[in-house]
Amino acid sequence: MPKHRPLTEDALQLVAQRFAVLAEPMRLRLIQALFDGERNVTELVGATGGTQANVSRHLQTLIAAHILARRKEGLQVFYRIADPTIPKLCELVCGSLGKSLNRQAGHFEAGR
Amino acid sequence: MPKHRPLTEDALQLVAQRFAVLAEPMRLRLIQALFDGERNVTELVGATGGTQANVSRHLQTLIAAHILARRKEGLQVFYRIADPTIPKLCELVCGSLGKSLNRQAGHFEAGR
DNA sequence: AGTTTATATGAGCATATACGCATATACTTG
DNA sequence: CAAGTATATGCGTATATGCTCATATAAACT
Repeated sequence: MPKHRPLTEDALQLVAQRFAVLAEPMRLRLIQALFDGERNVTELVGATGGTQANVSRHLQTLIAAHILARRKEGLQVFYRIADPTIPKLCELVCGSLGKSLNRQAGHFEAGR
Repeated sequence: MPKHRPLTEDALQLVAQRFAVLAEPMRLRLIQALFDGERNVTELVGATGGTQANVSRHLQTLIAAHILARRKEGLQVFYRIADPTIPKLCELVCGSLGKSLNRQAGHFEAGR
């Protein structure tokens, strides 16, 4: 079962780096758009509403982090989620955020 | 709570913000130092090797994110982990990182 | 009262990075 | 070969944020 051994300095850097990759809304949009399966860049540009250049940049970042994988097919490049822990990560954060939001909402609701 | 529905723009911002809080090595060190239980600021300064000012700043960030909670006792302030999903988050990321980097180094098995 | 101890914060600096623009590269087709 | 399409990238700028120094605040004690 889970043992919480202390991380070395290098490991801490890597963990922080990984969280940093997930700390951008555009990259989360891309990940979300890939939950249903692989898509090419043009589709992702349409799905996220970003510019082609910006989407491509963020995709490279996600590739470098080994979160996504790519498959080239002619002119198009299809991206897909490569790290199976990503959906679980998002679930965990969303759940925890929901609780936090409920707490905060309580401050703004009159009788609650 | 919602399962896998697409997140709104506001929700994406919040999720990204939460990941951003976890994307700093010093904050991860603080969280790690609190896995065993609550500690005051001076202890955390010693455990992390940071300056008092910097440690205090990061603690405020973690409090604002509802990741930590604080308890005042005389002159001292004791911090503890308030969000139970934090350990699971770290486990997930460490596991995923460990798999992809296993042969490179023993970074993730400091005790072995 | 003042002093000491523990913690928080304002100001300034330095670095990191996301975005837009333009261009480059890679592949297909005529 | 040239032209068109899909994707990647170099560069400049603007914003964000972490760090240090110094000071502020708070509580206990004399």
